[in-house]
Amino acid sequence: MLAYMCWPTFVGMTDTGTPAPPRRSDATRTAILTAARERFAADGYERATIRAIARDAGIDPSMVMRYYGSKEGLFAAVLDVNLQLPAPEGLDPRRMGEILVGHFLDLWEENEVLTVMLRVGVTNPAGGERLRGVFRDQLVSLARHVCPDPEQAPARAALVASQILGMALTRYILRLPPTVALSREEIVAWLGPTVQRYLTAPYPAPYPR
Amino acid sequence: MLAYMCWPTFVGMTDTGTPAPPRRSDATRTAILTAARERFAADGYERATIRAIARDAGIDPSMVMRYYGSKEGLFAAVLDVNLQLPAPEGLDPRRMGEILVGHFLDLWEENEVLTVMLRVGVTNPAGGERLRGVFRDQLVSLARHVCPDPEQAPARAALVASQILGMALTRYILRLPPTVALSREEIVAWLGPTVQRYLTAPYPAPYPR
DNA sequence: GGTGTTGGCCAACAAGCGTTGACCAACGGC
DNA sequence: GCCGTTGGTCAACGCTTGTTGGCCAACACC
Repeated sequence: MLAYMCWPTFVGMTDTGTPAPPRRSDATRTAILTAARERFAADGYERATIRAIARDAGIDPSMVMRYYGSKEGLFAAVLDVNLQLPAPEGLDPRRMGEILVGHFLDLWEENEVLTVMLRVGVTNPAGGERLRGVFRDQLVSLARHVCPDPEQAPARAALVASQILGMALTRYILRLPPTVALSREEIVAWLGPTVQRYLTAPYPAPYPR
Repeated sequence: MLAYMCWPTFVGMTDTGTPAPPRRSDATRTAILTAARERFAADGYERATIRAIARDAGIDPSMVMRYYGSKEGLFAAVLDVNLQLPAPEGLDPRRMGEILVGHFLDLWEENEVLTVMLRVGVTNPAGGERLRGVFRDQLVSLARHVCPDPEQAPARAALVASQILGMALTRYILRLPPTVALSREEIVAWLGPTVQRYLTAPYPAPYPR
């Protein structure tokens, strides 16, 4: 019924050098994880019920509890991925905006996990914290390598996040029709210079009110 | 306990020329509406329970049902506001980005309703539809008056929405600390030119991949 | 071939939800 | 001063949720 493409990481599993041996239940574990990812992405945390996830995976709800402990454990397992931002070294800093926008579009298209993170981060405190963590650890440190004054890195990263998350919000969550209709190339052409400016343009003198 | 500052619009009330006469229960009605707005803004639709709203308003949950019919009716009453975008006539089209960003910041600061709409629109289908409607009716028609080719208005409005909603998301929903730390003037100075470009700059030739 | 372990289902639990209807107290017109 | 109307509380219903423990079948090992 479902395709099992990756080995899940089990909650509470201590990493003992050798990865855990394959088990007969791996297919079920992965089916649960896949169904959970889809449900969380589509419905958010509260409306994605364990019963619905189990139904999608074709097994009993109690199996979810046995393999992932609780609904929160399952959610943590779904979010257990790290998005690979490009290392800033070796990239043309003048095309950083363009590169970053393209990379984020790829991430969003290929992986439902980011949709989960954003949709859940809006209503669920744990999801929000996770989103803040990703922002803090990845985007700020990237900005620190690119922008002129490292002290401005958090503010510049925040501006970049506002544009990139805003595009993700309108395109993948709210699905505003004109936003969905934009091609990848158009988005890169419009947003790339914006992100580039947020990263490297001189800090503007605020407008007088 | 709570301040009642405005008269609520009652669900199902048909507008018969003269506004409905004041009733003894108006204070309670408004208290419910205020508490509901705060709860919906803070917790989203599913986690904001009628019982919690009633507790905040200091009355019994059944009163909420009596006055607003159902949870969805209450939610509709909370969203029953129309945000007043500036009429494009008489405004300097070259400063439109700056004006628009400032106006949206004002709207967001003064009114929790937009927070409700965004937070609920992410998980609740009805909220999402409402958000799409506001976008379609207000932002696109504004873009039509400002941008060079009216046919491009939806795409340009979508880009503007991505930046403005993204700022709202990171500042008022996710509360990324560096975003919250930005002053109103900094935000206008950074985002104003972006929005201006999305509205009036010539449509760019997409980057080759 | 018996036996312990694993994978899975079933039925039920307590809690919380939106919602309902019966009931009581205070007000207002005659 | 009476009585219909209004504002409000209380207790309960039916349902869904996350979660639990008992039970059965299939496998693995000696």
